[in-house]
Amino acid sequence: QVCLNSELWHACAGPLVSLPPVGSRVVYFPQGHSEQVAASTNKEIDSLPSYPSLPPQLVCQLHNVTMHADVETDEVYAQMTLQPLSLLEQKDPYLPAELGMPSKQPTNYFCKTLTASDTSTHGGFSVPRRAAEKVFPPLDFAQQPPAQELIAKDLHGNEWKFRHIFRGQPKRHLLTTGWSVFVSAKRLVAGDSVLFIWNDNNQLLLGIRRANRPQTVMPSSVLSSDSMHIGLLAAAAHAAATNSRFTIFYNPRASPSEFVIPLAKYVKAVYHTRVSVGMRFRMLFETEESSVRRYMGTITGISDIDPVHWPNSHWRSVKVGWDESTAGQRQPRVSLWEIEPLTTFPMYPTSFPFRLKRPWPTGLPSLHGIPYEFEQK
Amino acid sequence: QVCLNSELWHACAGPLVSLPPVGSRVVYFPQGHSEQVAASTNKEIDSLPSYPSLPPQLVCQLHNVTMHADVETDEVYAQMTLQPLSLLEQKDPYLPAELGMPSKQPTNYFCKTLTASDTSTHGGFSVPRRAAEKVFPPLDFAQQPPAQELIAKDLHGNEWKFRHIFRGQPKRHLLTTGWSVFVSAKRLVAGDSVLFIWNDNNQLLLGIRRANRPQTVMPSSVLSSDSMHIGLLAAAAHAAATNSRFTIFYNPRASPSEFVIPLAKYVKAVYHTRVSVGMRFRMLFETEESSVRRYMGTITGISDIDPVHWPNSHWRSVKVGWDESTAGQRQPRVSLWEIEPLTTFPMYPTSFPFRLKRPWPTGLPSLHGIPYEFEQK
DNA sequence: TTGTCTCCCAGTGGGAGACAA
DNA sequence: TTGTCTCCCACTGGGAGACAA
Repeated sequence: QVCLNSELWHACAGPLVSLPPVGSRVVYFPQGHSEQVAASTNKEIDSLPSYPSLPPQLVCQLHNVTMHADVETDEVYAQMTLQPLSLLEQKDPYLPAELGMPSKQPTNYFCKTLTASDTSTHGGFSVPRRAAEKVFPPLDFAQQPPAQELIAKDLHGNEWKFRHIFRGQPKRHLLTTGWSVFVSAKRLVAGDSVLFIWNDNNQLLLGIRRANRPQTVMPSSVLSSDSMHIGLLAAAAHAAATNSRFTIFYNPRASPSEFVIPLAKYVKAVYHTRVSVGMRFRMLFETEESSVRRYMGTITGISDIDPVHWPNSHWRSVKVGWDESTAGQRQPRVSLWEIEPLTTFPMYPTSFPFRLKRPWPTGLPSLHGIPYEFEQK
Repeated sequence: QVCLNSELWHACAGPLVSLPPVGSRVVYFPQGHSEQVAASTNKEIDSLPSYPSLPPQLVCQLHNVTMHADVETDEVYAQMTLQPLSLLEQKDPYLPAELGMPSKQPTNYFCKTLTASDTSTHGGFSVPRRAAEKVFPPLDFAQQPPAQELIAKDLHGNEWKFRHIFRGQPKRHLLTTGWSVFVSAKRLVAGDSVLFIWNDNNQLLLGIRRANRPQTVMPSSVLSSDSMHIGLLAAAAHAAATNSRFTIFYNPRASPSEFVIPLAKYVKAVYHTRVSVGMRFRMLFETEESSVRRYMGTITGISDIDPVHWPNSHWRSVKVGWDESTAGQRQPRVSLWEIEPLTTFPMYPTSFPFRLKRPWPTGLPSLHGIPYEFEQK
């Protein structure tokens, strides 16, 4: 089920999620993929076979990205077709598209977390005043009370009709007829969020974001979670060995971290940024209201998260402590490309030079011709 | 979610499904497992890597079998832990338990396919007269009208209360209060079946069997179907290479055929039964009313279903034609252990001799010391 | 014997303003 | 400004027998 509307997909995915452009080069992390599967199947990984032939990261070309929404839950996910690249291809100069990072959050939208009243069987949905005025078409205030019919398209292209009325004492915007049908069809409960977008084609789009209900995730009865983990590793290993394409699903709201990273972002973070224990950093997080804020922390260590299976991996290689102890939320380990160190020693001008293809003496670390002595192992 | 009630599980699984006993030796077919995943993900297999190290069948010890029911759909499935056996262990004599084939269908039960009236919002469930008299506790006909409260446990152990009443002109058995709650909670529609069992502990059990709605099967957004297929193969190959345990799910109503077969049944069908093109055979199928009937057919060929990936596999090696052309239902290819050839040349007495362990010159084909010239390659 | 219909009326729940946080 | 309550009454749908396949 392909989701046709990119704006709506990105709005549901959240402000921090951006999909690398088709054709660009990315770095794929089997460990991160594995974390997503573990989160989705709600099952820890027991003992898995090692795949010594599979490196902890794979530089790939991203051949295809399609945006989808789960038919049952409307959960957004992306399907990506990746092809591991030869060392030579990894060292090709960047295309312009690989450096720009488009963030496609729509501007004319609002997101509201549903209250108990919004989801109760008595009555409809209370629309925040600014939201209604900004996102919905203007009401005809000559009518008494002012009202109109709204038609909104969900992620699957299905249309939902709502009566939008401005009434009550004091006056407020409400969605009445049609609202409860939507709530029960999507099985929304208080705490879930809905998201209305008014797009450039004067269409109203309607997405949902469910509250985190980690217990709801059901173990698949199709394949054991062990086989799923092995499958992901074997599929990547096979693709790496044969330089053939493989397909992955990225579920931005289930996955603890993105595991397909633009090559440029990875290289900049790993080879062009110096970090050390004790260094202060900032990191972006999504707020409840679907905007972003920065949290501060201190680097407390740099080491392999899994020295046995994945030695010398940069995945979550940075141990951190967070300033605000409200945590438990924020992971104790992050990857270099997720953080902004507060004191950096820029080793190159911030605007990357476009370089001509030429042979390099060795693999990825020399991607930009950085002298070895400046690189971190 | 473990299903506690074995009778109910078997009743829901159907009369043809029998799980091999724990501790027994079984033959596992990756191809059959693959078919189940294909059926569950509703996706054909594209191109998969070959696993030359993985034979088309694996003789395993069945260490554990647990019966489950999907939390969302109540679909029954079994989890099995298998361990590939060494050649020597494969040749051990049979344990008594490996020869008996227990079929655990309960006797005191009924299964009814729901009508439009049964699932409509107006009124309850019409209980077939014989079914009510056989399975439900007797009503007190002194009351007018006779009525009682029934409490039935579903696959998850949840209890459902129903008012059972005998009324109307002409008189009939009905379930009223409580029925519609059950229908909407389980999201039953006309065409689905319900199944009531009165067990030996005087408990009423309640299972459901959904009508085949193959389009409903959603593609998982957790892992690509390719990775799932690779995962199943890689997990089996890894287990075979290291003689370690692996876990599979068997979904009797989703899977086209059983893919974990008792070793004795496999050996008897493959090495002790002679089949040839033109031979007539019978095969068991489940009827709409959850009983069994035999269909007749003729063997039209014997060949590998997939000579590239699985040469010399016995999985669906028999091409057949069916007498009743109502088919499209019945597969054009079956495996030897699924059919009863009508003219057999018994090569051994029907009761298997228990043999002592002793060394054999070669692998599985000599399992029972059958001279080579009698064996089919 | 049992599937569907219609009738009856109790209770659910949409839709309104009141009210208070 | 907006979350919750209560009130009102239309309509849904449980539960009964009628009726026909």
